[in-house]
Amino acid sequence: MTISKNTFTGEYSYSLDAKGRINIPAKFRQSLSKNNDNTFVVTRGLDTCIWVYPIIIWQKIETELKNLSALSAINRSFIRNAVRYATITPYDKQGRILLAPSLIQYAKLEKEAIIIGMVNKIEIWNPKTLYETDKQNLKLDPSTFEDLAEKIIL
Amino acid sequence: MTISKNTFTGEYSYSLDAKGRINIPAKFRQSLSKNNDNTFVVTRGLDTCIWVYPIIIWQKIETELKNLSALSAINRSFIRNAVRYATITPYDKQGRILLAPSLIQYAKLEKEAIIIGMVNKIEIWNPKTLYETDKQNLKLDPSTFEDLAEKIIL
DNA sequence: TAGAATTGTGGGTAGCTGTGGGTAATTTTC
DNA sequence: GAAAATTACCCACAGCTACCCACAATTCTA
Repeated sequence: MTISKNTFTGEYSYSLDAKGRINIPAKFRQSLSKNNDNTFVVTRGLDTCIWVYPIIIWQKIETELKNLSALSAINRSFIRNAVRYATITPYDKQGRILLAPSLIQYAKLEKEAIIIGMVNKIEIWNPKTLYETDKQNLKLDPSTFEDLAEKIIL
Repeated sequence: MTISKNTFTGEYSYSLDAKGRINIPAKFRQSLSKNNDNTFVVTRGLDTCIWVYPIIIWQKIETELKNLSALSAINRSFIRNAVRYATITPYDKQGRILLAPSLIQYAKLEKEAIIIGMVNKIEIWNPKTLYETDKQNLKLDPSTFEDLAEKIIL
């Protein structure tokens, strides 16, 4: 295996079942390094979608959060909002993770869901919402894209 | 086992019973390392909520406090609030801890309570108070928030 | 190309979880 | 020292979750 671990690319269509479970594409699971213990961390995305991290990546976030002093009100609020919606979720024998009802509601998920590899994390979208968001983003200032493009060599 | 112990994430809705007992989510109890002896330390939070620490973590905080300068007003206030009201509380067979009436009063707790994992500690809130605090925090300096987000969230 | 293995999806069930209440032991009060 | 109040511990139970199995469709392999 030459492709680097804990890295996800590609777009897939999967279905959310009646119990709120959704399958993580086999390719993504195989990309996980072993110290992830078959476990993801699921949380709210900044867009109207769900973010899924390998737990190893998430633990880096956790340690940084632990180092923030609780004496500052801003820090407390930041930690609260970063962690509040995060759930540690191992996947079952069939490769599915369980999504909490509040997350499903937040991302407006219905039966059909699009799963997208976003390099170091995974996004789960309602197809309609994804389509709408794409349309919106086309209207954003294109120069921002260019700035990013200069920073990150594709 | 790669999943870190004594670390809490997620938000849960639980109820405070007539005797002042409240359940600690099973996931949180399972996250406790064994040397915690099924025991938490419960105290006043710096916000209008109750803080719950694994006893192991609390002991570290205590030693750090001893090294803090007693000169700073905020340190004095923290010591006064957090340490003075700290109670060692084992949970019962059903996983509940008993909250002292003064703590319940301080956090303005009623029957319904929100429990939030804050990485190295747990917060217990009255839903209304939490909502109000969230609203207040939006008014805090947003640039600090963004700085933190860029540093920590991937 | 045919068989074998893997993948995605659905559903059943044993055991656990959250919640309420009861009773014996302990402490407090007069 | 006895009665009252409080506390600690135990039991019960409905609802839910984690885990298991099944199976069709797809992909892999020889």
